[in-house]
Amino acid sequence: MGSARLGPNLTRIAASLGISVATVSNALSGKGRVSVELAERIRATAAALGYVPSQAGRALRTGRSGVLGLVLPDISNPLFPQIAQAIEHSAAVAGYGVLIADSRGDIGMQSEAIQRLVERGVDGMVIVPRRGTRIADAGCPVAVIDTPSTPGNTVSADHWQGGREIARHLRNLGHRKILLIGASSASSVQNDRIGGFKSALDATTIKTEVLWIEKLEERDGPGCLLGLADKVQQGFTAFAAVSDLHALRALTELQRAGIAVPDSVSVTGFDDLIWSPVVTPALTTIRMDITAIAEIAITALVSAINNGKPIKTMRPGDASADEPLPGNRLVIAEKSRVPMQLVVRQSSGPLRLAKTKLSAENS
Amino acid sequence: MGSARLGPNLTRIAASLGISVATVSNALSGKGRVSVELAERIRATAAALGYVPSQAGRALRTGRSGVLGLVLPDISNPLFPQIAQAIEHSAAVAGYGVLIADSRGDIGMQSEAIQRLVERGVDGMVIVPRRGTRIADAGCPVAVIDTPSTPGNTVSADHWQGGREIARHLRNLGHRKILLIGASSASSVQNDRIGGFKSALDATTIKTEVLWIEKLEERDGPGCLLGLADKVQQGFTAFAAVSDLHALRALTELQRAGIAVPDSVSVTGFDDLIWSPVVTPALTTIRMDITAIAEIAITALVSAINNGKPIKTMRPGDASADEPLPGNRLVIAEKSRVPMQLVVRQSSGPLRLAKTKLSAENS
DNA sequence: CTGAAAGCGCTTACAG
DNA sequence: CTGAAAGCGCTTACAG
Repeated sequence: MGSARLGPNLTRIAASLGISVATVSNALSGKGRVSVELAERIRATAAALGYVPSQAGRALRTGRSGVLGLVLPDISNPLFPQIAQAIEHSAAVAGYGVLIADSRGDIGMQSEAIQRLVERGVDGMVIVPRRGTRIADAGCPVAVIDTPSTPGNTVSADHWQGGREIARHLRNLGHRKILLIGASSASSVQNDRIGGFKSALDATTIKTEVLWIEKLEERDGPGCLLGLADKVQQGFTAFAAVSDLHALRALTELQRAGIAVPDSVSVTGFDDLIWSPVVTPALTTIRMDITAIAEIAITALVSAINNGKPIKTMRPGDASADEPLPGNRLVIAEKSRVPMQLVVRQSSGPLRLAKTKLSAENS
Repeated sequence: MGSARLGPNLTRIAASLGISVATVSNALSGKGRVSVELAERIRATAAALGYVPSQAGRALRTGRSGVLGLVLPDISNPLFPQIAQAIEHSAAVAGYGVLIADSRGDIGMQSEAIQRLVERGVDGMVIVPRRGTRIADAGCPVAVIDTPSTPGNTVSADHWQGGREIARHLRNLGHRKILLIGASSASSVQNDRIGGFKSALDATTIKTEVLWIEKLEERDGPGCLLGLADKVQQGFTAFAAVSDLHALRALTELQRAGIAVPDSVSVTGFDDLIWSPVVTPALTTIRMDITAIAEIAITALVSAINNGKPIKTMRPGDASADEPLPGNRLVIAEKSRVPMQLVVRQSSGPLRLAKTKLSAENS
């Protein structure tokens, strides 16, 4: 590959040693059908010549591109880059390249993005679906990273458990009236987090309420205030957002209103986004183990690729090896829930009853 | 490609119509050497059969993979995803796939990342270098996105001009003592922004000072306070960070100290990161035209790929067409500076002399 | 306007 | 242990 090949190919190496390409190929791929000394000489020559194997040749012959696709609903959203990074790393370790396909926030474009990947011949793909995506027609092994409540097998953080962790944390700090802040009531991730949160609390002793930002913004426009000062007046002492993004919004709105965090009220987030440790006060949040998630997704994908009738064979009469693969396969073996981890920082603190009014002490 | 090919190939289409593969190929690639009616029938058959061309076959024959590489120092840093998204989009429009290579913040890994891309046979690559990266050895066309002060031709936002815009904005609001906040004094992007900022101001009437977070953190640990309340006491009325990330850190630290923004002091950032419009007060910032930057990079890359001895030819005796390409080429024709745009929001406001002391009014 | 043939670089099953 | 040969799917230059 590479526009007009520069380096040598197997034939050149073979010629320069006066041997056959088959032997060179065998030596370089370490199949062990070559004497140790010759293999050594071959490797040395290849290195000296700066040999880089042609992926195109290999792909055409083996029917495998060595490339995985990563389908993301919107890379520019703060959580996805971390996923992309972890996937790229796991894939590289497993010897795969990663082709990205971003649907830029547009749900309809996800199918197109998947199609582009298929046309590029990916061996499999990791999909982070947006609600409403049909993943039916990929025609290759697919690993889905989503929430456990998505139908079918997925790997994901255990958002429900994460919600429980935060809820317990706030309960143990003494909070009894907690506002949950979500962006979109159609998001299953957010609903899982909220569901877990509520499930950890005894509704008779602790009151919770959910504020959906989308509804507010429909009325008041994007970037509008969330009316948290009013909520403080109503006695809410903790604000648990389903994302650090919204936690940050809550934090600054409260601060701007002169309400001290965590002295008067507590704020918590989700995801441990990049700025969360450095804002003041630093955000208490829940971190997902993205490395583990990526590992599970890639491992499942790779083993599906390898099991699905491996390399083509090319002898007449052994067509059995070329049976068509089952088109689309969700390859995560079981619904995998990777635990989330509570990260306690300064934005959450013990309830102080005397201070639930507007106040503006300096720390 | 795709582990074990499922769909039909040109041969199958040709057979089903009783014609030759050459004709099918010509019809499908629209080279126009086929009668209109036959071409139509061929396209219909291809569609009916669900034909997807094999990238591997095409790549092997043409010497072109149709894939570009994107080398990023750290995808999980908030600005890079936007770049990745824009590059992916421009590349897709131009008919290219994008393989990502992330060096996860480790400068040394960048060369490895580039090497991985070369091994995958990319036709060219876009590199966003980290200071200290040598881009010498890619062996294929390379477009560099960086700052104009980088040696060699690059495409980038005009960080210097962006700095000037912010400086003028603050000057026009009446600020006369401004603290610039940077992370790393080795970053040429940050230095360009700061240089531009200072260049727009008359140093005799407006005092500026640069605070480098890295130095503070060396002493006080990561996430430490920036001591901005002290700076306010010293008479600084505006805090201009070289990134929204640091602006956010400044904003929350000031708010936490009971200093109202923008009533008492102004805060500005850079980059218009995703949360900047929704914090309270929303951040005044500078936005780069990432779409334009990506467009320039991809256009340059694609034309370099096409000019660098296009498709291989295969007749004996015309070896001239296979002249090796000049190994590594920086393909941006001239140092391109894409203007940045000021986005005025609520975090900056007119200087109010009476209020530069600690205060905590509610809005 | 259409077709036959070559060959990109590789890997594999088989023969020696 | 080593080699000769086939063939993955495509595109191109040439012949008809």
